[in-house]
Order: sequence, then structure tokens, then C-alpha cells
Amino acid sequence: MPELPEVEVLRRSLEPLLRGRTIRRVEVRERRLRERVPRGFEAAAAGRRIEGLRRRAKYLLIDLSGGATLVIHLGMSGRLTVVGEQVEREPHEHLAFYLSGRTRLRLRDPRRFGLALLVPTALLERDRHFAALGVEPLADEFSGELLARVAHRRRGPVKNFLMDQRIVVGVGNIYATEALHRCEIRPTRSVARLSRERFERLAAAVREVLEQAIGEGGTTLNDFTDGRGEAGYFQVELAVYGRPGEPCPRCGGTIRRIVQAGRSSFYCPDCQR
DNA sequence: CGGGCGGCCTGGAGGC
DNA sequence: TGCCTCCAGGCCGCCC
Repeated sequence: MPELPEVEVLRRSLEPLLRGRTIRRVEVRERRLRERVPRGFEAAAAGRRIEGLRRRAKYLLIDLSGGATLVIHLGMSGRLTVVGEQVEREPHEHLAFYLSGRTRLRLRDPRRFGLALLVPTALLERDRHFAALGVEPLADEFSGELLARVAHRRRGPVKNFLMDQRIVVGVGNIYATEALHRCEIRPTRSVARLSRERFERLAAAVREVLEQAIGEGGTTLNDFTDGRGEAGYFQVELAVYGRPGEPCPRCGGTIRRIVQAGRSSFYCPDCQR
């Protein structure tokens, strides 16, 4: 579900709902997420005030008073919403944060690929989840020149390169697929054989597709919503992702599906070379 | 050390 | 209706 745009949309929608509230009590119904939620998590989070929300890669960072940051990753099926404290528990609601103002922040995650942990704010960048992450694609330093530099002496398909979080963060299967279509590069193309000019177009396409998706509230294929439960609209803009057999909106060619690194790729064989 | 692949989970869709 | 297979937005660890 969540790539960078979805996490960013979530962050923006949650910020006004959460900032300034105090975590009064935490309930963990299921500890077995991608990593086990440690005993003591509830006690360590309780009593802290929510100071602000940030995002790094696909991680949502909720800064708390007392120098702690609540780190949440949604995996494939996670959903984080704010509801009234009395609202009935939904299926797979593994974590519930009861907040001041009679509200509750809840994490639902059927597949349990998500993550929730508490990290000292000052040590975030050294935490093993963050230490090896690459550049933020919406940051000024992200450019075709940077991509070309990092790609030096690398091999393999450009799509795998784009989805490698050590290179650039936040780009998952949907947006890698769509960005490659926008800049007319075939996903199987070797990264070692991309010209400097094509790296520039690729970087521009990545930035453009992410920004547009954020503006549209993210992509809701199945169940993504923002913190208020609102779905996104970018799925209607998807040119090739999930559309095998349909005509390419640019040239009319027939969209193909292939598998790369165990993931579906979609591309137009006529205009992506 | 870089890259490929299976595994982790549950649920929805589609075929028969 | 029910059963089966396939597939899914991510990431990690193991293997070569």
C-alpha cells in the first residue's frame, strides 16, 4: 500500500489531529508484527506528548516529549487512523494509542508486515532501520547527476535500482513502474547502460510522479486511507501499473506485464525503450 | 559485495 | 456455494 506519497499524505493528515495531544494509555493486542513489539513499549510511550510528525523514506516518525520518537512503518497492509476513543475496534487493530481529547490512534495491519518501535530521537539516524537509507527523492540534492554517480559500477535492471532503498528512498513498485513509463525507459534496461541525459529524465519523472501523487491524496488500490480515513485518487492516473493488455495512454501500444525480482512490472513495449 | 529469491502474513479476486 | 490458486503497495536474510 504505502510508498512515499501515501506516507506523506498520512503524515500531513495526522499532524493537525495529533500535535499537542498526550498519549494517555497504549494497548497492544498483537505483538507479532514484522518485529515483535517489545514488552515495555506501552509504558515507555504512555504519558508523552506528541510534538510533531516527520517522514523518512516510508517511515512515519512521531516525535514525542522526553526525547523519544515513535517509528511506524505500514508494510503492505497497514493503516493508521484517528477515531473517537469509543469507536468499535476494527479487525486486525493491533495497536491503540488512547490520546487526550477522547481520541484514539489505531494501527490496523492484516498482514503484519508493519512495524512500531520507540527510538531515542537523537539516535534515529544511527538506528539500523535508517542507517543505510539513500537520498530523499523530494530533497534538493536528488538529481540525475546523483543517480548517475550512485549507479556507477552497478549492474542490473533500472527498476530494481529505483526500488533499492539504499539508493533513493520511498519509491516502491507502483511509482517505480509509473516513473519509468513517464520517462520512456524500459524497466529491464540495465542501469549500467543509461546515458546521463536519461538519468536526468528519470530523476525528473520520479520527482514529478511522487509530487503529483501526493497532490492527489496517494494511490488507493485496495485500502489505503489518510489519517481521517479518506481514500486517495491517484489510482485513476496510473498509466501502466496494473493495466496489462490495456492501451498505452501515450502511444496506444499494448501494456505488458513481466516479473522482475519477484515483483510485477508493467510497461509499454512501443514507447519504453 | 551486489543481486536474486524465498519467506513472512492475511485477504481478495478469479477460475472451475 | 465452495475450494483452489494466484496475487498484493515492503523488507530481510540467505544464497550464489
